[in-house]
Amino acid sequence: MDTDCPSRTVVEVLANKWVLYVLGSLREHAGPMRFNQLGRALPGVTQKMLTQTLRTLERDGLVSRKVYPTVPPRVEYGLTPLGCEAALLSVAIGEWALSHVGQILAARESFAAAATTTPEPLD
Amino acid sequence: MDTDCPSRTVVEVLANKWVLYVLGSLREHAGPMRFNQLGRALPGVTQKMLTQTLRTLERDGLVSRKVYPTVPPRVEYGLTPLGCEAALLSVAIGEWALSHVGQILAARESFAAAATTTPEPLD
DNA sequence: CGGTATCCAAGAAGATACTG
DNA sequence: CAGTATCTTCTTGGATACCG
Repeated sequence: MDTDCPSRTVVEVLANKWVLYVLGSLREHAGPMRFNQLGRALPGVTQKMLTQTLRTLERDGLVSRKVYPTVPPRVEYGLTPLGCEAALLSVAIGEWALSHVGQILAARESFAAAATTTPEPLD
Repeated sequence: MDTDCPSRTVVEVLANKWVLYVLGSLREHAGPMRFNQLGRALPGVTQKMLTQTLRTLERDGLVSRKVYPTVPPRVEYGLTPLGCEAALLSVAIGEWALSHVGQILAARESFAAAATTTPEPLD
C-alpha cells in the first residue's frame, strides 16, 4: 500500500473495466482477435477507448500486436503468456460477479429501500 | 459480455482502484477500521473518494457501516462475508501485481525504447 | 481495415472549506 | 471524527473527419 511501490501502477492498470473486458474477450476467444472483432465483442466500447486500452496492454507486455502488411490492413491482438495470466484474474472477477450478482442486486435494493424510508427527518 | 447483464455492473464496481484498495486494507487489517484510519492506510485517497467508495461498497453489501453514537463520532467499516470474498479477488490482484511488476516495468521500458528508436521516419 | 486527430459535452476526481 | 457542500480540474467518452 506504499505510494511509491510500482506494483500500484500495475493494480491501477488492471482496475479498469475495458482492460478486464479485453483480457476476458481475448481469453474467451482462445486466439488472436482483430481490432474490429474486439470492438464488436465489447458492447459500448469506442474506437478511442479500445485503441487506448490495447496500447496500454501492449506497453505492459500483456497483449501482443501483430500487423500483417496486406492490402486491407490486418492487425491481430493476442495474449502474451503474461497477459494470459492476467486474464485469469479477469475471468475470476467475471465469474465471481456472475455468481454473486443476485446477492448484490438484493443488497442494492435493500439499501435503496432504507434510504427512501428514512429520507429526511422532515422540518 | 452482454450489455444488459447486471453482472457487468458488479465488474465495473470492482474495476476501481479505490474499491480494490479499501477491500485490501480491510482484509489486511483483519477487523473493522474507522474512517480516518482507512484514509491513512490509503495514501492519496481524498475524503470524497473514500466516502464515495465506502458508500458504493455498503450499498452493494460488501462493507458494513457501524455508527457508535459517542461524543466524538465513531464509525467503523468492516467486511461482510460477501465483501470478504471480494477482498480475496483484490488480494489476488495485488499479489499478482507485486510478483509481476518486474516483468511489466521491463516491458514498459522496451516499449518506450522501441518508440524512441522509431519516432518518425524523418523527412 | 485500422487506426490517428480534434472537438466537445459530461462525469469523475481533487482541493478546500465548513458542519453536526 | 466523520462526513457534506462547493468549486475547479482532469479524464472519459461520443462524434466526426481524415490518413495509410
